[in-house]
Amino acid sequence: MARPVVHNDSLRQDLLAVAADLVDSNGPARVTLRDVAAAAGTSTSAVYSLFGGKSQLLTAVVDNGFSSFRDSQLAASGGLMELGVAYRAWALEHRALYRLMFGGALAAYVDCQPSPGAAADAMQPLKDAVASAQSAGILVEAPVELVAVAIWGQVHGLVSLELAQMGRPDADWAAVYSMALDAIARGWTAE
Amino acid sequence: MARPVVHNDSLRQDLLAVAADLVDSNGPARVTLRDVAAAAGTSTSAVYSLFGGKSQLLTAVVDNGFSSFRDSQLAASGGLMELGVAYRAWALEHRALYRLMFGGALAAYVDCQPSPGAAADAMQPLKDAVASAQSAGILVEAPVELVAVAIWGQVHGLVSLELAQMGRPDADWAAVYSMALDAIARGWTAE
DNA sequence: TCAGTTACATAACGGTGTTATAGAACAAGG
DNA sequence: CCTTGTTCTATAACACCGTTATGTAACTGA
Repeated sequence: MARPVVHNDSLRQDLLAVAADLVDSNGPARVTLRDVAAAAGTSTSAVYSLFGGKSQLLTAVVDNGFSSFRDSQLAASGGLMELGVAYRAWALEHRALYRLMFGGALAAYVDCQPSPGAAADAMQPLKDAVASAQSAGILVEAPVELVAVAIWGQVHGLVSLELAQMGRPDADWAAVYSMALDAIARGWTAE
Repeated sequence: MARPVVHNDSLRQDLLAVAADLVDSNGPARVTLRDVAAAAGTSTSAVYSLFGGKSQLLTAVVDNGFSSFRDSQLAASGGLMELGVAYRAWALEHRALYRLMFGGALAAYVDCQPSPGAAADAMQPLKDAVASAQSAGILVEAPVELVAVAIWGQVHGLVSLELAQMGRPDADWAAVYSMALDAIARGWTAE
């Protein structure tokens, strides 16, 4: 054969971790392949042989982010309120990554979009909670998919506004979020 | 004196229009100063003498977008439902611009942020409608600012998910949006 | 007519993602 | 043990970006 392979799966994981780290600390715009490669102790070629290019690397980072987010939602499974609280907590811990995942920022950067299944999988705990609340007669009767995506959208929007620093600088987002969660629950309650 | 000025306010408006057009058709990532300048029949120097750089140009585009959005909201003033319908309609007509304005995409691109007042001004019709509904005893009693930003967030999230193409490809977003508007109204109704 | 002065298009610069290439690192055969 | 062959990867080259510096075009006043 020939010289041993260094661009292996271990390096792939390293690159993913380094890239996610840089995205979260500097924002996606400040992430360069040369920086990622240097931080992982390799050259930019590794990104091309392991991912195909920058956009694929970022896509993989986003998919990883959805996986981490799903884990967080799974850990909070139970009531709708717990899911909502965990949702904002995860987003605040991974601000730049959240924007990259949900804000459509990735699509605005490069021609690519994350695996469609990743987002759907991450929302499974929410769908389960909706179905459970419906069968308990607590939630309005409507297609689970529809109710879940609507609730998701409402929660996402609040978090998104907070991360985008819309509204007044002195806004008490925790209070807004808390009241809004109550309002969302009331809005979808079975009469 | 010296040679006549060509980098004037008329050219400034042309550059703004061209840039907004390119953002809306190609997305912000594909907008280059060379393209903008060429489409406006000038050179990249114009962007620097009139705006200061690319980030300032994009900021101005965003500010203009907020202005157009505010006009749309003003035209729909009256009920909360009308505002909500107009909100989504404007966003669907200016997809890339909406993402640039609300998605935090701009902050992810360049070091700048739109004038804080622009977003606040655009939300004035919503605040007025909230205050009006409260004094009519229809809406729950709570600080106007808080209720308005919460409703804004909920609506924004739904539109944002739709623009980011989250959820199933065959999702009926119009139906989701319609049901969600009802749920939002119910959630904030005075008991 | 011709300096003098102002304004802008053009060219140059550093840095980006991407691609091409030259050489390094090993296995097998003499 | 050296040579050859093959495979892999770090490096250098390329095109393009935002930005800055510069040379020249355009007009005024004497």
